[in-house]
Amino acid sequence: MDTLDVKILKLLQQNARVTVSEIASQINLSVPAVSDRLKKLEAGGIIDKYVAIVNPARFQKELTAIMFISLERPKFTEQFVEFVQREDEILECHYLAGDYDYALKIITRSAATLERLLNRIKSVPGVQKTRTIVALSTVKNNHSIIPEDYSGE
Amino acid sequence: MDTLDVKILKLLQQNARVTVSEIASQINLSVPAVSDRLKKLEAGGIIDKYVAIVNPARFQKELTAIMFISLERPKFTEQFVEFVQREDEILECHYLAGDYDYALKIITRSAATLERLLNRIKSVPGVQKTRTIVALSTVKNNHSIIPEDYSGE
DNA sequence: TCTGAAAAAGAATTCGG
DNA sequence: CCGAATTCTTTTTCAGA
Repeated sequence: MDTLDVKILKLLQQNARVTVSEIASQINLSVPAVSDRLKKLEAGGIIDKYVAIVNPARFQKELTAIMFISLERPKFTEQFVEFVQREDEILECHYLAGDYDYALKIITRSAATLERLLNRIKSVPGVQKTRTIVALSTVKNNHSIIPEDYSGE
Repeated sequence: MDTLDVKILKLLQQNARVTVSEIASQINLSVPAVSDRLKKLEAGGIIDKYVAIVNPARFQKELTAIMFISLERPKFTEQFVEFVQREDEILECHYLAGDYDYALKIITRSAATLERLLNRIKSVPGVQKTRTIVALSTVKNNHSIIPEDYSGE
């Protein structure tokens, strides 16, 4: 992992479909060298995956919300996690240290669909308390960490 | 926008670097047809971008946190937004309806680096109150909405 | 480990139907 | 939208630095 690898990662974060030869010319490296490095970045799990980001507005998904959940007991965890995985409107779920047990990031169509999701959530066994915070707009939305500029290793 | 477009989107969400011919064979459509559809999805802004997701753990970014911020007055907004854009450890920023004004999603190295970021945040003019919630683990992490299976338009 | 070139394979574009 | 031909791109290989 060096400066050149970081440059490759940054180019792929800007556009995951750039060709190897385009990367090569951008960073002044030969095509085989870039190809080798890219394979190592993929095989080594440095690059987790390549994702197409779909514009939520084009699917009338206009409402973003953060929802906090507290679960009654640890034994309900497995069932809750399965529920979360099933629900496409729940994009993220983080297990928390603190007052609530989970934080969900939700993108849905409207107040009405949020209400329906909330009702599904409340009917999952063990869900005790919820708190929903609605976002009015999104100021920044990076999907991946940005590797800091490298010098070591 | 129809069922086939949704299938194309889903394949690109699984792997944004799949080739058009691979998509074509997966959905039983000719290569030129897929190529045309893909161009329309891109040009129409349905696909926002293609992103390589970098594994945070491989860069020792082990700590995820949600931070709520309240700003003193609207006039500090612009400066705050610029700050947020500059800080690579702040991945998301949403403007809120409610108690706090903004929610940030933060991925950083450790408690020490979170502390330093918190201090930078607190020294942004207008930042009045913050509340930080640390995540212990991530249960689900989708980066894009999943289009519902289509029938109309 | 990289380069450069050449060969081979594969993918995308074009276009007639 | 299909299918075939053309063109472009990518990958692989390897000798040499």
